Amino acid sequence: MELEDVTAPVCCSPLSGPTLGGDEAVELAGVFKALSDPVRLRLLNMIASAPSGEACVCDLTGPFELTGPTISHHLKVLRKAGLINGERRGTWVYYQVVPERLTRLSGLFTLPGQAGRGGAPDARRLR
Amino acid sequence: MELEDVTAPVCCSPLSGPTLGGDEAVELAGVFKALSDPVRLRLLNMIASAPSGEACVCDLTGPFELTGPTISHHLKVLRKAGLINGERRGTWVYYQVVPERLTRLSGLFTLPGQAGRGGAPDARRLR
DNA sequence: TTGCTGCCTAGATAGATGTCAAATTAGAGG
DNA sequence: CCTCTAATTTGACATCTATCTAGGCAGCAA
Repeated sequence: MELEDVTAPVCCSPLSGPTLGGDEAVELAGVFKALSDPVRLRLLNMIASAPSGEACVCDLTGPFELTGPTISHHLKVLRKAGLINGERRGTWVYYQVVPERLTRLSGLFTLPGQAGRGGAPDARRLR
Repeated sequence: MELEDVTAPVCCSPLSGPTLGGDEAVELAGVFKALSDPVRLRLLNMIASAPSGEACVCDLTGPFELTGPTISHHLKVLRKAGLINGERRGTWVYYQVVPERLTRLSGLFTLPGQAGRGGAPDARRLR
């Protein structure tokens, strides 16, 4: 279940900030690649919005018309990108999001002249 | 040079918010797919951080060991994702970022009960 | 007109990726 | 031990994508 995190030093300053180095760009691109699939986005959403803060794989498989191995594959990609963590408890495996990861991404898209620099934007909902 | 924006209604509420619909997920995934390449990330960074707010293709080609058509391809992908806009002025073509797009993405990664930087979020949910 | 330059398009190709079926591992309980 | 269920791994396959070369189009200047 343990899986090394390939993306450790990734990012921090916004895209509109100083020049992005080659290595940094490769790492960041890896994270976005993990997010570039509709199924993975919905999985992440389901995990992040679970009332208990975690979701069992058994609950994640149902909503999709995909086989178990495919869901497992997508979870592995998210795990490898450092976006979620998995934990086995008895027969079932539960996944949680890694909040620091999401927070960092948020700062990436901050533009100059925008309030909240260097941190997450406020919690205002646009919907 | 005009290119329809395939991703118009994309996103708004955070990933930790209400259930992500299938269509919404597909659109969002498209944007992240555009961001999932190191070259495109660096291109976006170069455009977003240009002092004048725009960058000429002629300036974007040099820093990479890639041919012109390849850079052109990547710019097209970013354009199709609605992240940048291109404009021809005389011989040269200039690209600018679409700020609304980046701002929206920022909100996506907001977590409930988050006030500031990087720390562990509390468990409170807003909504 | 002709030529030159900047940028894009078209077509081809090697490599990456999403999906499934089959096999494997881990735990719970006979 | 054996069996059942949950989840992952393996291997194969079709599709997608990043890159290149060759060619086309637009603008500028003789």
